[in-house]
Amino acid sequence: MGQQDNDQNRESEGSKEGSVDFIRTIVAEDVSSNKWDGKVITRFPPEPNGFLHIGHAKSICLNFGIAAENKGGRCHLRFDDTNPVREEGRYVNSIQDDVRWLGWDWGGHLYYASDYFEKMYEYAVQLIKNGFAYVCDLDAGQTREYRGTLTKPGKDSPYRNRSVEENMDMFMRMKEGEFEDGSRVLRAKIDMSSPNMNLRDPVMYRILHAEHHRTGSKWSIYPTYDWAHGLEDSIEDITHSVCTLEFENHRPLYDWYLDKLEIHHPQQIEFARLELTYTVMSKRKLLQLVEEGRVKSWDDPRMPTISGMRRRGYSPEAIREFCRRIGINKFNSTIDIALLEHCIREDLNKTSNRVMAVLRPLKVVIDNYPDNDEEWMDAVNNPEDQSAGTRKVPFSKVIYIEQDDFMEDPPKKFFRLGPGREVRLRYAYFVTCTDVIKDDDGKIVELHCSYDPATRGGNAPDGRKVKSTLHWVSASHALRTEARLYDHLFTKERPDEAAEGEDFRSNLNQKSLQILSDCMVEPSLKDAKPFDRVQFERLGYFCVDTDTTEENLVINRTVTLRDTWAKVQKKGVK
RNA sequence: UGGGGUAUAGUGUAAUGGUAGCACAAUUGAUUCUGGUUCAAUUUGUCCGGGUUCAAAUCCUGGUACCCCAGCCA
Repeated sequence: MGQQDNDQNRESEGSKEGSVDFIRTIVAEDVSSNKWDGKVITRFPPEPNGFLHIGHAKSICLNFGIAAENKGGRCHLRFDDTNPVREEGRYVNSIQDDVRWLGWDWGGHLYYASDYFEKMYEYAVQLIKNGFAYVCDLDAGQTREYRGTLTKPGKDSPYRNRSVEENMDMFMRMKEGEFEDGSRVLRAKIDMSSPNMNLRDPVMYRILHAEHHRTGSKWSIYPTYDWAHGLEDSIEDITHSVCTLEFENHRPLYDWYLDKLEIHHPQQIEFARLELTYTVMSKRKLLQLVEEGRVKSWDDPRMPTISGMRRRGYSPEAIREFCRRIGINKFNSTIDIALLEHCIREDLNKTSNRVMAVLRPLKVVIDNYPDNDEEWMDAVNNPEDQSAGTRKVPFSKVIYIEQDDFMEDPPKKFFRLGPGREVRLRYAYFVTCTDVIKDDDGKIVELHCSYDPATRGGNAPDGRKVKSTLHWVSASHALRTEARLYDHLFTKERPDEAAEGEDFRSNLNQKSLQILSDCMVEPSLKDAKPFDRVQFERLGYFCVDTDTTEENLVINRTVTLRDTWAKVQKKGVK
């Protein structure tokens, strides 16, 4: 990839509806006033210490989106790798994969904070020489005590007034690795009584004899986020530094550093993080779920990670549309996960081919159908997309239908099959249930039906109607598959609202994964590959899982279809 | 309790002194070879109290509630 700007010509996703969010408004004003010579340079600066999640997608779509919407705009992907003890190279790869998969392109603008370590060191020396920074020998506990509290001012460190010469000497020796971890820090000399805690002589460098994923053991001091971040933006000539709300308090500190250094000063704009019902969104908590084995991996389809959602069957288009719809603001809000589900249904309804599959098979013998006949019925691949064409589906004497589609003693609102009832088998025939076979425990194990040969294809020449159409698969042609059905990861809308002495883990949904290993699917799925997406008619959208092997087709349920019958049933229970 | 932020239907989000709109959710009904899709309709809102104004979600004023900050995390 060359160093070209990533001017992506994407239709401006943020301005489809006339009104734009407050950040895009600021950017537009800056462009028209020529504040930054008309430049728009944003960045997405993840720390490579975990996988990206849907909350990051909000930030990615915002930053890359703004860049794409403005002529000559660009968005940098920058790894904020200032803490070697928490960061790993493998996360760097997954993050790049996820951003690309979401549909964004950073062109040649891939950067690492660690590339600027030398420059940052020079800046620190400059501050020391100008009397704005000092080496402090207090340990972590003492530093905390000296800092004061929210209501009480702090007091000056005894090392605050070291000479420039001594500070230079000590700082150089810190860099040379002469001192132990935690024994000294470099601090900015600002104001120990500031009402803004961030301004009470914040730490700029800590001693860390740790192996960094990119710089190895070259450094024994590492910059803190607060010191590094503004510099990174400045070095890259960022115009609009978009970040989350908690950094609002830090802005005066970034301003202070940049002013003292007299270098380029991006405009920081803060917005609220994404919160979603029935899930958690902190990397720390997600890591905990992975490490404690409560989910299988970072890309477990129940996780709100980009990789988990991809594996579950979400499309980048759906995620981008979701991010567009939720908007941008400055106050904390929690989005109903139903909106996410709406977005994926909306996309998949238009794009995925329909297939017939039976999750919980019930054997049906069509008594008056010839024993060894088979017919291949025409089926429409996608009623929302003519160009998707048609396929042939095999029909024969023994088929499977869904257990839920038969009731021996059906209530009034149940439209499906019951003793003596006639229904349509989709794309095939009308059938009438003539007999119910049970095992010794009274469980229904088999149905017998008769079919009407005149209804071939699914319509009755005499014009008679049926109340219901069922999906089915031919027993002798069906492929066996394993289906993994997912439900919300947590049972509570806000998992953090846990009982006294408990935490979010106590709200984990024990039934968030249900594995059905005896599912049947029509043969057209024979060559399905991981990440292929289909709709199982009347059931939901499904996606072929990466655990799929030659012998075993594994398929994830992305989301169910909207199901008004399920609602009716639920009401009946109440 | 010091400082910094923020409040619009159930949930999100518009409206920058001039009809409080849109989406999701919910509820009806129509259409349908998916109880899907589509279409039509309905319910629900400006945190509270004063003030300015012909007119306030918007301006002023006083409250209230919620979020963030006391890492050598980001």
